[in-house]
Amino acid sequence: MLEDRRLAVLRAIVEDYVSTGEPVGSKALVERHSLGVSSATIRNDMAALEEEGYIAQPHTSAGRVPTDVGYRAFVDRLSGVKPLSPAERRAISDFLAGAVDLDDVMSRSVRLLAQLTRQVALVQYPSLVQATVRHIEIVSLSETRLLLVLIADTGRVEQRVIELPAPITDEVLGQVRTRMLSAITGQRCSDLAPALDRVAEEFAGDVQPQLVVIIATLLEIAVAREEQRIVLGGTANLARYRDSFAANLEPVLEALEEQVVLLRLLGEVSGGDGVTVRIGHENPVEDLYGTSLVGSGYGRDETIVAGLGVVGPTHMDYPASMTAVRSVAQYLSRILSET
Amino acid sequence: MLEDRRLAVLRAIVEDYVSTGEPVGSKALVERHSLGVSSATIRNDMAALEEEGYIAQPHTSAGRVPTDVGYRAFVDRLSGVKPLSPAERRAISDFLAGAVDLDDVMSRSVRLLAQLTRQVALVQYPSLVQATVRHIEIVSLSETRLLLVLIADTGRVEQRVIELPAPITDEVLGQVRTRMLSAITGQRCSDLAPALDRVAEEFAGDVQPQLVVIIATLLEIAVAREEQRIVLGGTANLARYRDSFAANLEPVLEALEEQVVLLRLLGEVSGGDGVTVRIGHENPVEDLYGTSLVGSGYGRDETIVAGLGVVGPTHMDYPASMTAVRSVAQYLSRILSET
DNA sequence: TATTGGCACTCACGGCAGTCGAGTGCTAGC
DNA sequence: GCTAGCACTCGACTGCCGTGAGTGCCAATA
Repeated sequence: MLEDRRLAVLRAIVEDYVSTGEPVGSKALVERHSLGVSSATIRNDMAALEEEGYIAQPHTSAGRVPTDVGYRAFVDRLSGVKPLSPAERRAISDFLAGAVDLDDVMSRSVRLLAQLTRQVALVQYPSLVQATVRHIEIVSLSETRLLLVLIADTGRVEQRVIELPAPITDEVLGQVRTRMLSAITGQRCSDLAPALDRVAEEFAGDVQPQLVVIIATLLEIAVAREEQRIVLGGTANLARYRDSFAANLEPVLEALEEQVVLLRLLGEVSGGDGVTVRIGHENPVEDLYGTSLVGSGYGRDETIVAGLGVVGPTHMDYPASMTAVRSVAQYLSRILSET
Repeated sequence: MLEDRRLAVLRAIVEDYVSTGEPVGSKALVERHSLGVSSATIRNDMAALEEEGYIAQPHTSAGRVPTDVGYRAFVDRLSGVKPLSPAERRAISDFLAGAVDLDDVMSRSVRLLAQLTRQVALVQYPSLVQATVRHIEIVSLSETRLLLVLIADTGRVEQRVIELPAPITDEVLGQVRTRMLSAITGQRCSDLAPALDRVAEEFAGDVQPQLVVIIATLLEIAVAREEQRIVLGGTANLARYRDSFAANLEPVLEALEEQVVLLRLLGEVSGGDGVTVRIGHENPVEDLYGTSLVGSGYGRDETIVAGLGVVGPTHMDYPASMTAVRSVAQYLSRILSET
């Protein structure tokens, strides 16, 4: 019973602080919420909550502010699922339905997510690791220049122009292409090396140097460059919370410009089941200790292939962000599975 | 003679204000610069400069700050060419030399520019309009799904997966591919329609619906999507000038997220000869009235194909920014022309 | 005529004291 | 276990004043 009320108080504090941005006091709390007890009682509860580390005071005579631990408890035990309004639901499907190709899907998703949550949105391109090869194409551009194209069943297309150490005839190239095509179509992108090496063995020694380059490049675009691209959107939303970040908007923006950092962030949240939240210091990156990340994996046919999420101040509206992230991830998964 | 000194005073004011960020007074001016006259004389000159609109006072008892007009005069008549240091020169060529493909060149350029100028950098992908077709590839993915790839001589590769209204045999497709290839290789991307239509006429009526889709898509990726991509980098640098933008970092960031806006900006500066500067209210976009744009076109074999530039506060170091922009544009042009 | 030294004036800024009020902890009583 | 009441704390705001950087103007000067 008592425990129940304390949690209710914590929830009320989080909600009020998120909406007003100012430390919340005991009196304001009983006025805005029907807790059924007086402010003095609330004060006792607040003292207990502070003792346990859920909330803190910026200074002695101020109201309380949730700590990272407090937000964590809120997210884990208190925040109900906030269903999408029909309008939002419509907006999502309409917005994503019009996409013409994968690039378009990605950029639309990131804009959508940024708009729904009013936060910074991240969307990672579908990884090739879990994907299979649908097609490869080898195009001769000149005697020693080739274009290699690899198409995955996720709809992702990777290409690279390479320079050969020596010329190769169109005839041989055609054979190479045909053999490789039948050898790796349908194979996992992460596991092409053996099949390609077997193909190479079938050819004469004088084209081996060229084949080495071709195979190395194919493996590179299939594996090494996997999931490296992340689209970012809604950076302007960070500026709205300027005062939340004290004087330090800069390191946050800097961190968000580092691909490596973004990959780490999304890697952490895309593994888990459903929506994952990293609050404040739970983040793997020091520059983002003042922010929270709400993320989710998304996939195709039950297999998670990449991640997406939003980054915002720790006092964000978690239920809303989580719902938006979950929904966009679901729609994105559906679109990927359909194509 | 008098005119000369007044201009020298203006230059000194701009330089001091840029480096300190604070309104500059007559006394500080004679101390920091050897102008050979007393502060009283400077005051007279400043009054005249203010009368003519080059400088302004934030409030009565403060120093002077350059106006947009003042910066304009500074840029047009006063700023000498600031040569690159050998170290910077090395940094540029080293940095850009390692690029493996066009995407890589673009992202390296934008990072380089942001780092050199400590501003927000923009780099536009080379336009296909001026470019010629080096190769096209048509790949059958399933009975009614095709992948179209178009490679321009700028190194840019565009691709699109399309759905056909009816199946088409691999044999016919091979013929279509061969004919189209010979018809448009070497042609201007902006001018493919007649040649493609002629190819279509050679084929039987029952594949016309499929050809219509193929041709429409080819034209779309060759022309309609031309120069739409712009890479942005160094946004964090804006946060360093937080106080310059009063409370309004947000609209600036928002404007910089709009592709349309960026295209307009770069369109304006890439046409001119050499480096172009847009100061404050000279900008075509209201949200950017507090910023300046230093931009330049870059090209390949004397033809300008796209633009690049930096955006920063009006009190930026124009000579440095102009030099950096010019140099990166030159290196980029050289790289494009070499490949 | 252009320059200069001098002087009175303006006004943002920082420090200081005083007031206000939101918020707290504690205690006695229901 | 809850509540009412009270004393206390301390940030935010206000008004006041001295300081100093900066200005405009004027008379004197080369």
